[in-house]
Amino acid sequence: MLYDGRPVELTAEQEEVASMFAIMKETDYMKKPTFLKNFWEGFKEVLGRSHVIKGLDKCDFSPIYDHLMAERDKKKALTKEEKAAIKVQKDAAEAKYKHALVDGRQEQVGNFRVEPPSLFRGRGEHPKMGKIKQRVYPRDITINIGRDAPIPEHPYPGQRWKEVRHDNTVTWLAYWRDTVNPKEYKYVWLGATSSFKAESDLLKYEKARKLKDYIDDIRKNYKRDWGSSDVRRKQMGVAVYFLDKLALRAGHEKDDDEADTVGCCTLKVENVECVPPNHIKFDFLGKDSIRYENTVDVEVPVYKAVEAFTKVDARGKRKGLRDMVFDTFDATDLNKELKALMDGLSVKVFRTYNASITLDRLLAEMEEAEDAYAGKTVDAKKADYDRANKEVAILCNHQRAVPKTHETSMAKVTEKLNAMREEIKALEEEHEAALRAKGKGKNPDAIASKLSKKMTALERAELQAAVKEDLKTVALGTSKINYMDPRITIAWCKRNEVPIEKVFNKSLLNKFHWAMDVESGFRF
DNA sequence: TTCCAGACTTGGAAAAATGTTA
DNA sequence: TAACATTTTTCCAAGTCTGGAA
Repeated sequence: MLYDGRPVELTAEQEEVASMFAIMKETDYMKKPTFLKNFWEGFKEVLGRSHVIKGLDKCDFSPIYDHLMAERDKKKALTKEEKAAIKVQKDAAEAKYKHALVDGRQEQVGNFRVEPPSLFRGRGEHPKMGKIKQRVYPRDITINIGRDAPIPEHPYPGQRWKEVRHDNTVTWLAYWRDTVNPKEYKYVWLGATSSFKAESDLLKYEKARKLKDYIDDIRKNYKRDWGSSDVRRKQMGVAVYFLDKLALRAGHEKDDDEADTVGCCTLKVENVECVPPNHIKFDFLGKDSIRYENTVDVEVPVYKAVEAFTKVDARGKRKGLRDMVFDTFDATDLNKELKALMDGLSVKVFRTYNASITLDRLLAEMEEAEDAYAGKTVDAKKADYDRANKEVAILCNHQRAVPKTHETSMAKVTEKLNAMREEIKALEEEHEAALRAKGKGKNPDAIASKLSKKMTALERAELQAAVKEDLKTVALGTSKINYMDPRITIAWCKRNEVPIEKVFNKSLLNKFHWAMDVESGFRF
């Protein structure tokens, strides 16, 4: 790399850290002062005290960047055969790490690779972004194996695993402490197809289904609490209403060394606005610093209550913008309270319940809206499914960044649509002409059939384009993977003769193997 | 009774794989 | 058959929640 225009020699260790930074050249992190500051602090330490490099502003990492790009291009330029050969080798080397023997069963391992050193990429305004995530060695890692299992080897002679445990009360295979957030642990788990994961998945959905039997009472309860003179009761009543209506996350307290995000219990005065006569406007950063923006109609008592909660606290002290709306309890308290309403109930169950029951309802409504629904084309039914999926994703606020190529690819699609419309116009004229010619020219019927084919194609393409535009900021995957009971989907497929592969990809088919034999009449 | 370590689920972005088109 | 678009997989960050120590 260059410093102040002159080449600088770096040790291998220094070069590794410089490369972590260089590779991020095109990312937005480069514009963030926190990122730059944290990186410089880490880099400075690696450079040592008397190093010629004295600051980031005179550093030029582009030689490293160019080199890394050249390597990437080289890899890309390999022939198909060379790439295939490399893949075979890689797969063979990894094969033995991909499975574990658990209680006599072969189970897939999820993440078998230790996270490599890198720069921490926190989301949103994370105070630790840019810090160096150190290399993790066997001496940092605790492994969990059967009492009689041989201790697995590792590639660092002279080192030992930090600890070898035989704990059959947990499902992790290994863990280490994160070097950026030393309070946190990184685990190696079994894959999504494993018995442990499948079992807890089923349990999760069964619990959410059970909420169905309790929800009427819970609603009665919280409505009563809106009128309570006990501020805590009243606040909890409103909070549970939000969970029920909006499927918000719990929102636990966060430290100053984390991004400032909130959930239901940590909503601040600045995050809610009461808009007369009965609207509440939510605007806050939730998990992953994804913005939640939603204006909802609420019952008048809720409106009045929230208005009061944003003004003064339980002791009558005036609140500021950064004070919490619910100042009388936190997420743990709320969960404790929920346990009293239903065994095993916690905040997140509302999200699962809400997502699943919404999917179930929407699909059923679509089926009921048309006679002979099952007779629709598979494509049309799949489009219906995706629409329902989209509503669930919006409910859960699963957003994604607009794909970088969206704008250009949309322009292309529009161009194509216009070309198709032109063609149709030309065909229509040709058809008219043929009709006028009365058998002397081309066969009008042939043109008509061509025309109708084109029209269908156009309709399809228009629908596709509309869907694409519609979904540019919505992520359907998360709800499919984590929130919608797969039995709803599978039963729907069975009822309507939609091949399940149309809706679930290979991974999801595997993940949800436990749900495959559900009967077609299943309702959530 | 509170605190927080520990374990597990959920989340979007990026990379890789696959499909489509020129 | 490369170039581009789309889908799938991987990565690892960021949540939730419980139980047991203090």
